[in-house]
Amino acid sequence: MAKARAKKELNLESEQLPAFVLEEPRERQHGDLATNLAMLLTKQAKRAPRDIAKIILANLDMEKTRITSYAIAGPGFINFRLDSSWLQDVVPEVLAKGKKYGSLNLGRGEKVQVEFVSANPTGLLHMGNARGAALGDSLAALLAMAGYEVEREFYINDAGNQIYNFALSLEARYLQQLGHDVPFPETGYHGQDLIDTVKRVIEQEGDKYVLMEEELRRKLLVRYALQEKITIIKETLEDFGVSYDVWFSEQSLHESGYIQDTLRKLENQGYIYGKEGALWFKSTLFGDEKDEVLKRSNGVPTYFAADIAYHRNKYERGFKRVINIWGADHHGHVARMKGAMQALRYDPASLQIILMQLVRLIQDGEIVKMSKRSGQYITLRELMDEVGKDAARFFFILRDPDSTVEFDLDLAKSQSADNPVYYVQYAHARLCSILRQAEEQGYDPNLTPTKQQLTLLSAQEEKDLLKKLADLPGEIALAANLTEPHRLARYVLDLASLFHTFYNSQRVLVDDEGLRTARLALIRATKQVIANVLMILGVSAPERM
RNA sequence: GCGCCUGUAGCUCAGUUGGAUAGAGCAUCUGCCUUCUAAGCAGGUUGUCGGGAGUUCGAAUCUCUCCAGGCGCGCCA
Repeated sequence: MAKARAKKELNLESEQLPAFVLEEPRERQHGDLATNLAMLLTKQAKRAPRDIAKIILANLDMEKTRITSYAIAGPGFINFRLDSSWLQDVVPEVLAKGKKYGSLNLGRGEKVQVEFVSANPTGLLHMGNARGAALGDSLAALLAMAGYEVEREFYINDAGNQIYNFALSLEARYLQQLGHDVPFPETGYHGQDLIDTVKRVIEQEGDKYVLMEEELRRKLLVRYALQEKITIIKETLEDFGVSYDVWFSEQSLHESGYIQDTLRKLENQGYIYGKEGALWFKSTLFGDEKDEVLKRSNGVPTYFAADIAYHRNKYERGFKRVINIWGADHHGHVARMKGAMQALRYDPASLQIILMQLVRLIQDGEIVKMSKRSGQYITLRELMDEVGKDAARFFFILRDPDSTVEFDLDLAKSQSADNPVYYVQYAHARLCSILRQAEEQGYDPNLTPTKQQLTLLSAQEEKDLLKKLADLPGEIALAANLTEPHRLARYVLDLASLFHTFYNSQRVLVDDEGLRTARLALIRATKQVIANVLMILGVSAPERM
């Protein structure tokens, strides 16, 4: 009715209203809800947006709504203020749901796999891996919170050329340690760690590999070294707060014939051809710049072939959605990987690859080239020792994966006290402290406030805080849909800020019983929400600082 | 050369998919601890949103172009 009248007055012919939005304005002072409808109608109505807004408002029936006031503002926004009593309902809701507050059924239990880090097992984890670990783990936790059934997986690249080089390096070190004058391979791994490893081999097995046939000798040395390396990687990640559901071996794909089988499948579909003695995948059909070798002329499958088989295997394990976190240096691999999935009749859109820009290391004002072979890099372990797990994780999570991170360890050390993670943790500790204080003063902090008492939470600082608490489910939904966990880091910083503001302007432990009970409940709810978000981010929520 | 990413305050970075006066932290200046944790709060200062053009009522956001930086373009992984 109102719509029709307004339409007439504006001389609109079209039945269809433009796609306007009704949303919370960025600036709180503008009101609780705002719409851009009037500005969108300028073209159709051929009138100034503010005039249109007037007509819309004159025809709007606001009886029986929660709109308490409205205004036309700026270029033609219509702002509404709502009766805010509903905000207070968030407190009992948070307290009732506890750890589950913020969890959604967005994913409807769909199986999702997040594969991340998957670092070469020939060395230690470095800064780039740290970024991947922080991002992947919190993304997985975020998706789980949003209602997906999430599995974390680490793909172990324990096959291929690099392992061959690794084997040659180990072999040379082993023989050298036993006094044999053998040259070290040119493309070998120079780190001291390999020498230490072969020393342990010698301690346990002596020199019995010397006379062994070289292929077997290399195989045994590699097996020993890999097992050692992977154990270290696992422990390091555990200490970083990351634990995987599955550790998947590339070598197993070679041994089981799964790669061969996958190649045959591609061949049957007509996506493979032979050239110069090698087998090629027609990746140009899928937008790639050039075709890719799957099997070398020496008969050995490439890393790409193994990776196709690996991803096929993911789908065969029942994942509806597969997310990979790769370093930006693997960018060229994306199109052909998706193409290969399409060739195997999987929906390429269900394979999501998050490219993470590299972490550049700065030392003494200069960029340090990181390389495993040269043995020059800062490890995840060192990072944790220097700045701690929480600060390290928050540092990475706070940043968009698309931005290159410059990391200056000296700066990180000196500034670790300034890491915003402490701002959030401090808020949590402060909240805990208030609850402790309440008990010490003989109050029960766990009293359930009545609806009447909750209406006492009416100060501006309280409303802002309540609003933020109520935002969590929406934030989770948005962050999960966009697969952007860094949004939650921003959210929890905002929340901590609102709490600190509240804390400095309002007292919790007041004499008035009703107000005190309501505020204590607000404190508990705030504490819960901060803890829930920090849980997703893999950051601890300390009770004291 | 081609492809992808980035360029926002002195520094490190956000910016909810095109909205209102572009925001945080660090740095800096001024206030606030006899009351729940000052690792905090309140306020001040700081901007050609890399440059230019276009689309739009409206652009940091979309399009084009130029500039600068990063990464990739192997029968490596």
